[in-house]
Amino acid sequence: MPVRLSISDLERETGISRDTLRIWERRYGFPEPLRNQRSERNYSVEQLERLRLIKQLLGSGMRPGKLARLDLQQLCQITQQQRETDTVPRDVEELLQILVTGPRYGLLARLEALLQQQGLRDFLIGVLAPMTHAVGEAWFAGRIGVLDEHHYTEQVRMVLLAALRSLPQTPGNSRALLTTLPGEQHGLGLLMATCMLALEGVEILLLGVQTPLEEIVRGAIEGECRIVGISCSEYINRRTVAAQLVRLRSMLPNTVSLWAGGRGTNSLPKMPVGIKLFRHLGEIPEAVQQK
Amino acid sequence: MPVRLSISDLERETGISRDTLRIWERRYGFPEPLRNQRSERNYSVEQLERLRLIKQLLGSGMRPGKLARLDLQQLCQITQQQRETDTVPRDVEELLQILVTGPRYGLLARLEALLQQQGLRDFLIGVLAPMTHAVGEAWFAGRIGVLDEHHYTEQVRMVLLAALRSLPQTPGNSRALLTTLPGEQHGLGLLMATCMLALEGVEILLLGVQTPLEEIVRGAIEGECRIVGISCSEYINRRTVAAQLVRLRSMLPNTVSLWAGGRGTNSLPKMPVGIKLFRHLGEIPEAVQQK
DNA sequence: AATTATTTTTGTCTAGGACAAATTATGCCC
DNA sequence: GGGCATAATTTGTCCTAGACAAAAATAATT
Repeated sequence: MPVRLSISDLERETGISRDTLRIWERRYGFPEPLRNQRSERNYSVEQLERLRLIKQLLGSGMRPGKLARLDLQQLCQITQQQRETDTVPRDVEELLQILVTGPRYGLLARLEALLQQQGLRDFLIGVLAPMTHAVGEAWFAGRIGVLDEHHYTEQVRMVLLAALRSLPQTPGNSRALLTTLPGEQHGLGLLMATCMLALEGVEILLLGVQTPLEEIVRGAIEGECRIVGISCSEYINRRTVAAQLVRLRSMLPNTVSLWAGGRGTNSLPKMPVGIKLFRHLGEIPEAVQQK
Repeated sequence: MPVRLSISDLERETGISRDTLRIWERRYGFPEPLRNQRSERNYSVEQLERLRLIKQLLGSGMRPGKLARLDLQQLCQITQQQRETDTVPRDVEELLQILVTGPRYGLLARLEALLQQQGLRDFLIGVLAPMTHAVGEAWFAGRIGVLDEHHYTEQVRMVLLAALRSLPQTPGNSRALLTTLPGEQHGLGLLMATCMLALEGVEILLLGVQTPLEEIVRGAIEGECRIVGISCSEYINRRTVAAQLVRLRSMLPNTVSLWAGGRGTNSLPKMPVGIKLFRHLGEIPEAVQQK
């Protein structure tokens, strides 16, 4: 019995809203689903795959009108062309291998070994950042499951929180509040940014994911933070991110700097002054020095 | 300038779909938004608050048709009735005080002191479990904000993950996979249960929150886990929890035990055999011994 | 080559209808 | 009064099809 997916399933799996799915069908003829007795849309797994690829390519600036007309093969081809451009470090290659083939308990050990060997800073920039991106991609492409992604996330969290605790806290320095925007569930980028800031001696108020804007403002004021840091993954709508950042900026006092980073901030529309975007973890130390 | 929210904002903030929001408006007259020039819905923060309360009460079996007709005051009243007046330990009292009045950085220190003093087991049962519940309630009652709750969560996470790592891992023992059901975002109960199991020498495969059922099954089989542990907070619909647990049971091999705990499992409808419910963290060691 | 204006593309919002699944109310028998 | 089948109501999700502004691409102008 072939698996069939409802429009909600597709929305959840691809992150493309049902409104958008319906209008793509109307305009481009894809994805054109079967209908059940109730004349509700009924998608195939192949259509899901195609949409996943399309979603990914959308992120790098291609237009849906073009992409919807391509078949699976053509989409794979373009995707591979894109992938060839970014080289995956050897360490990442190896970690991905462990993640896929197991043993499950080997991952933590390997992560810690790499951390010991390279030091926190290089570990973050050279291993975790590319690895986290690779894991996200592999999940999206269906090469690994949610299970593997969750496992990776937990192991990294364990390693980073341990590292964070072992860093000396030097009160008196400037303070930073760190969180993600409402709707953003991914917390690894946040944790990485937190470590980078902590390495620079910044005192951290870490809030986890999805803090309402009003509460971010309250936290920054009450905690006398000079920096508010927002982490944005690539899996969230750019426009939403932009709008929320602008709104947050307008709510924060001028004495507080607003910093945003992560792949979700890469191809962001023009940002007003007062919002500093980071394209790379490596830019953080410099920014802290300048303050 | 008063803050106004679009229907997408409301969907994101409350977790109630736009379709549902629109049809509630049509049927019950709430939430009735203003309109902008484009005749798009425009909600107030007060309406958001009301919807948040409604969403919570829906979880404990009340009907939207009734709730939508109540105003903010009445909703608060019902909420308070739901809450039983249980005695709060002195340590919890003190921690709550720190959480409310600050200093923010005092919380971690106090938590660690209590852990040192009482040992992990008593700390979990006597401090963290009641404290976590108290924090949830305080948030619900509006006595503390999301900010404070997030801060508490992160500090506890830090303490517990550190404690977890320092426990001796004894391979060869039975293994347990731990996670929450899709839709359940609260991970502290999960972490506490994890610690309890680790204290008994059980090898842990910790997956974080919201793992799809199929992936839980895959993880249990691939990882050769004899126990699958599910943590359910009180803030999720009981019926959904029950249905998902039953489905998960039917998907798991008979050799795997299914354990579920947390306040969300307390007043659960009749459960079939093969699902063990835990009303208290303290029951975990015993259950492990019996296996 | 750099701006500016125009056209096309795209996503989100709207309205109101339909229908099955879940829940509650009703009638009936023991 | 309690248990149980049946009818009525409640509720969420899906449907179509149209509208429109913001973003992006293209053309025209300086």
